Amino acid sequence: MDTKKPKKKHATLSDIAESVGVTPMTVSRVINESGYVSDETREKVLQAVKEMNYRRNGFARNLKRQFTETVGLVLGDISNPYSTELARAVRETLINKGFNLFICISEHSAKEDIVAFESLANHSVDGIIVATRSNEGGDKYLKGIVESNIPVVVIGRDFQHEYVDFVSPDNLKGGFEATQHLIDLGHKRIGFIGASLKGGSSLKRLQGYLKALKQHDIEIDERLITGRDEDVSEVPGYSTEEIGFEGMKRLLSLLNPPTAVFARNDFTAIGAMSAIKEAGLNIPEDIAIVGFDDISLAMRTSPPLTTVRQQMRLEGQLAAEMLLERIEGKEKRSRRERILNCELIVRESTGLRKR
Amino acid sequence: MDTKKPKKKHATLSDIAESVGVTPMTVSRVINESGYVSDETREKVLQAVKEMNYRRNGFARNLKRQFTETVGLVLGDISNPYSTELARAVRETLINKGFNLFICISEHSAKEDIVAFESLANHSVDGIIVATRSNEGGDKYLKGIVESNIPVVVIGRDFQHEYVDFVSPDNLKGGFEATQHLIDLGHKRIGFIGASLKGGSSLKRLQGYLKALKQHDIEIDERLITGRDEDVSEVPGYSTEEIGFEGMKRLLSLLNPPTAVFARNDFTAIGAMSAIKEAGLNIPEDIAIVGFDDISLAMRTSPPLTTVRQQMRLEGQLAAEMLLERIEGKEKRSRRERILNCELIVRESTGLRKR
DNA sequence: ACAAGTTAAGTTATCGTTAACATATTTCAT
DNA sequence: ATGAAATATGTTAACGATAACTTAACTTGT
Repeated sequence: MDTKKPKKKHATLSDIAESVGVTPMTVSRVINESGYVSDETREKVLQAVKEMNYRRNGFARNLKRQFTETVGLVLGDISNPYSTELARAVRETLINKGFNLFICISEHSAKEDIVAFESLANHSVDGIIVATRSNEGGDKYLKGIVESNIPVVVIGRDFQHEYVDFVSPDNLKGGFEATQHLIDLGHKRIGFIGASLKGGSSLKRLQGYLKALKQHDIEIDERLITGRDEDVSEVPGYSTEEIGFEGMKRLLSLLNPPTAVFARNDFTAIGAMSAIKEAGLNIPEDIAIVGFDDISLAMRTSPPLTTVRQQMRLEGQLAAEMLLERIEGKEKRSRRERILNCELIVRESTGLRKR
Repeated sequence: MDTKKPKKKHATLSDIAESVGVTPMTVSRVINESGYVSDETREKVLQAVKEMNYRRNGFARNLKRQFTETVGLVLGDISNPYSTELARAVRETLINKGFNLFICISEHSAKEDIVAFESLANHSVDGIIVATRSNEGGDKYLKGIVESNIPVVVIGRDFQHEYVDFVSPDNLKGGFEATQHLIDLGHKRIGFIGASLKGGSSLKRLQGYLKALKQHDIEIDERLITGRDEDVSEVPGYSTEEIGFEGMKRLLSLLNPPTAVFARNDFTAIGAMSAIKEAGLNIPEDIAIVGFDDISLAMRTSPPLTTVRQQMRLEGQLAAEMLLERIEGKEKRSRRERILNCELIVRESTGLRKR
């Protein structure tokens, strides 16, 4: 004669209601602190809720309410401070408005992008912020999401759609200014480390680099541009420091190595610095170096790293705000774009070099 | 006479069904590729699905199915490679089993811990992995979650519960071995940077440090132990490099500064190295230093950092596996614990020092 | 030519919660 | 004391999808 506890995992409103001797609706009122309930009843219900470890079923609730106050953020990876700061800013902004954030990681894979989108859509998030690298499969799926009326904002990546807002650092200008700075210091042979052909932020930075060289009539030497077609940084376990380290080694092995390098981001720069030191050369005397991002570590490298600071926090904040506006707005607004300025932070890794 | 499109945001199964002239059930069969559907009908349905941008409602679906194939991971923060690697490993393991991962960040706040738990529970995740620092409010709430039958696994933090599995690196032993290594090199005055009184991994590392000193009859000098009661690292924007930098400066200002330091983690160590160099001292000649974690950067610092490697990937993998077993298992298993070994990685930051 | 299997749908009930409305009781101001 | 307002609860009908069952037409082997 065992008790009749079948396989039911969680207690439901009805279970509570039954045990107390009221309607599920009354229990619901107690739980949600809405409507009128007598103190006595409330007391009994709360008691039962505690005893039976009741937890309301979000699905049923949200199915009825038609919104979740939750937003999804899809990141390519979280192993760099850029993503981290972004996520933090997004989260803070959302929390202030009573929204929650779920983060999904796609590891820069188109397939996983789709899985993430799908999963978020399945959980009926109220909106999605996408900060992964653009790719065909993912974008196609994303388009479907947008068209099924889920608000979407993209950060630092291509995605043209009438109803999708866009925030991005000015990677092109940042790359331009970093290179310009090196040119101003008198450098003529300037390397680029970490080029990627895929349409990410690093491509824009490379374009900025090329633009600066052209503008100063410096001939572009392809041997000075390192990167990988199959970007190995996307394979977990292969860090961007590695890219910087190996890229720099390759540049150093040239007959006529560069006197300065611009790295796609700070970690890459740190890897490159490591290679320079290993070769017994000095920074910035033998080789000057500029990074990108201004991660908190940048001021603690030796020598401290000249880099391009981007406004990661502002970026995240704006994206979150735009998304919330879309979520709350009844009317479809047309696309808005925000390109945020970057700022060159000059430290000792580029030193002062006389012409 | 406008068309009858009220405020409905998404098309539903019934909408599709109606437009095609079949039952919702038939549409469901097409969508889920289950049961028999004629090619002709399937064709028409798929057509309508595309035209109307249908997206199935996850709530309704999961409400019926009673599971979501989604797991939540709650992290204190994501701004360190430890969390990052952990998340990555957890995710990989889950993905292989067809599960999805939602990550929530609590910024080391008890309140936000609760928000994260609540939010995950509301979305009816099938299980939760918790890797935040232990705290009273959060733990109480977590207990409720466990008792409402949601499987939970904790990583590297206290939480005693009959049905909650536990995975952790052996922080105590790691701290012990790091300190022991410095003692073996002949150091007598060894500092500790980044102590925290709250029950986190750093506390265990500190205990390991103290144990090693005691075992070698080295007197414990409290002035050599730096940290903060109010751990400012928990305030966003205040990085652990900062803690290392400031902690080291404080140690250097002592009348009799240490000849070696053990930092709570690698970033703290990097901050400390920066302070040492700024003071014009050499590593390891003047001050030797050991970190903890073996982040990928550790081998690229100058000099390369001696550190304690922990098996972050294995940790994440085990946690995910344990959770999946609980999710899939019908029977309640009793608590399992796995303490993972750490490995001392000796690099140049501790050098070779003669007695 | 007919039982048994296959294919292609439809019907019903339900997951757990809550909005909207309905009912009943109490309070209280005039 | 009497109607209006406040309080306390119940009833009904969804939200959208699907498991389980039923119906009916169409194959097919012997």
